[in-house]
Amino acid sequence: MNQPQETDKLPNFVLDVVKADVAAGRNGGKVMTRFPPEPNGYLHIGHAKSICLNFGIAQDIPGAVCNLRFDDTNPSVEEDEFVRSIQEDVRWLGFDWGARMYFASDYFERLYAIAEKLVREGKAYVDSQTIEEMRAGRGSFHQPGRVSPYRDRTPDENLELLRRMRAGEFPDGAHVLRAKIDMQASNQNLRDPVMYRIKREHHHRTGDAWCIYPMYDFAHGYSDAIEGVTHSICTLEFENHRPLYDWFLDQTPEFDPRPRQTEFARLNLTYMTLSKRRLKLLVEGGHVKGWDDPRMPTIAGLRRRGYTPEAIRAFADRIGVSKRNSFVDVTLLEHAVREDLNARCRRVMGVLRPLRVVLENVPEGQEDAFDAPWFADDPSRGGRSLPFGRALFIDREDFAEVPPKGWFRLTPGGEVRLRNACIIKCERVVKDERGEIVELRCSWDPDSRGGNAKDGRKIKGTLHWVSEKHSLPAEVRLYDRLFRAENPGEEGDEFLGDLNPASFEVVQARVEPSLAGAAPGDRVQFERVGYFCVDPDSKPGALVFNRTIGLKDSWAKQQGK
RNA sequence: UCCGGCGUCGUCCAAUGGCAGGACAGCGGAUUUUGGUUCCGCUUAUUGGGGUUCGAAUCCCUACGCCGGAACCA
Repeated sequence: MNQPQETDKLPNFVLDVVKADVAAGRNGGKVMTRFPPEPNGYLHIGHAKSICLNFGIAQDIPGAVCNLRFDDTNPSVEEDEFVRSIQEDVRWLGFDWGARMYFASDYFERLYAIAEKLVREGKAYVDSQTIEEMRAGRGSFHQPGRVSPYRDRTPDENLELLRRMRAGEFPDGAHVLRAKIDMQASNQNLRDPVMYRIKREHHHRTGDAWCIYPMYDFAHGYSDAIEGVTHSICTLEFENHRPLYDWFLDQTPEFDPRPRQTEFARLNLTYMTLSKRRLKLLVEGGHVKGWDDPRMPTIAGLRRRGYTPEAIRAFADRIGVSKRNSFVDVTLLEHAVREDLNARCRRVMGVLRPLRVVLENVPEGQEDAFDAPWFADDPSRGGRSLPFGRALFIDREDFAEVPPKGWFRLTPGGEVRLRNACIIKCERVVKDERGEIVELRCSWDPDSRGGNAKDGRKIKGTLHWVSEKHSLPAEVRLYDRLFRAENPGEEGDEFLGDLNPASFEVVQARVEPSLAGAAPGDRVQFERVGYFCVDPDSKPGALVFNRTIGLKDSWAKQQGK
């Protein structure tokens, strides 16, 4: 996984910035990046873009490294379960942070010491206004802010108050520590931002050791600096925070290297939502079965769905990195996974909606078998034997009593080839009293063993099939896009109204016996149908498959027009 | 309306003053015992206006459009 160039990676401006810094000899040529998730949810495909960027730079630049740092400065929303899942997901994606797993909370003591230093130097003060007063005092886009009546407290006074804040002498919200910058600044982030707030919450790592917690803007840059990060890469919404990031670091010239922030555009994908808040709503509202529901854009969901790390990395490499707000077409992701699965998945047969076929010219009890390769275009990769007999199953979709124009599957009186087996002809359609087709009576051509007719007649259609007697029952979960709208919730906040009611369907399928030992995580192609992955719910004798992605289907496309 | 950012095929990304190119999508064709794969071909773009230059997607001015910003969130 340490191959830097496993796909054609696009050039990107962030890598260019890093390379230029190396060339200029900044930081002595040292490069350190970091992936800094807040452990308040599961990682999704958008995070994968950031992970591939940050860890990718570390792989592309000799000697560079990338840290994993949990940005856990807000105990009200952060949990250990997320810390665990984030590690699992980054590792699964194929990246390694070595021994460099850190927590912002590891730095609480040092951050606090920096805060005291700023107080002593008169660069920070304790404000005792209410939230409302502070908000009003901060002004607006058009109005400059007003200074707080507490802004002129002496360093000694501030230091004492800060220490008492830490000691727990004040109720939540009674005071905050603010940086003393510029209430007139046109960038509102510079209007005396809050550095610490009082918050009596149990922290997932520090427990009840603290009742004051640092804010992002104060904590993040210093966490970078403490670790020796050189390039702090984040998304566009932090662009307005960069002057503040720099201001804090300017107050502490002792840090070397001094990290610099570079922003890039976060990922948006059609027919998906990548908002943490919305993903949480989907999980908590029961609209999906959990963070790892195969319809979720989470790494855990994609993994369970059957996506491979290679496919996700190839996708990340191909969408590139820029500062433009973009909406990537989900077909690009789907293409990446098909491309990878096409190369690696054995071809097997599974009948999703079984229709019984009886071959009347095969004697009862007679069995036969056909050899079939795992990969038709490369028989050296091995194969298996397919049992065959009088009763078979084909897919209901592959028979039409009244075929549409262009149909070359089975019809009454018509012939098709059974994949890797022989040619059959439909002699008769058996229906129940309601007129539903229950069975097809067919005959096979004994001179077509292997699939080609001895007399040379051409057979256009080839169907997948399984033997009734030897096939295995399997639950197959058919997943489709979670949303039917290209941009869910585009109008207002009604994204739940755009849920695709057909995003999940379960069918009782029959699969070929070679799948008896299939284990969770195994991936196969059901020929003519799609790529499937064995679900963790699967057990021997009770197989469960998830549809990762269907095969491209030009017949369906043609019918849709 | 203030601050910051961004405008290149339908979508995403290149081209860093010198022939606007790739991928996906779409369309057409060839091959095919998967209506899959593979292969070949085609369509389509520099937001508008001015300027600098032998030459501008690229530099300058201007207009317009889109995104982000007024948590004791990150």
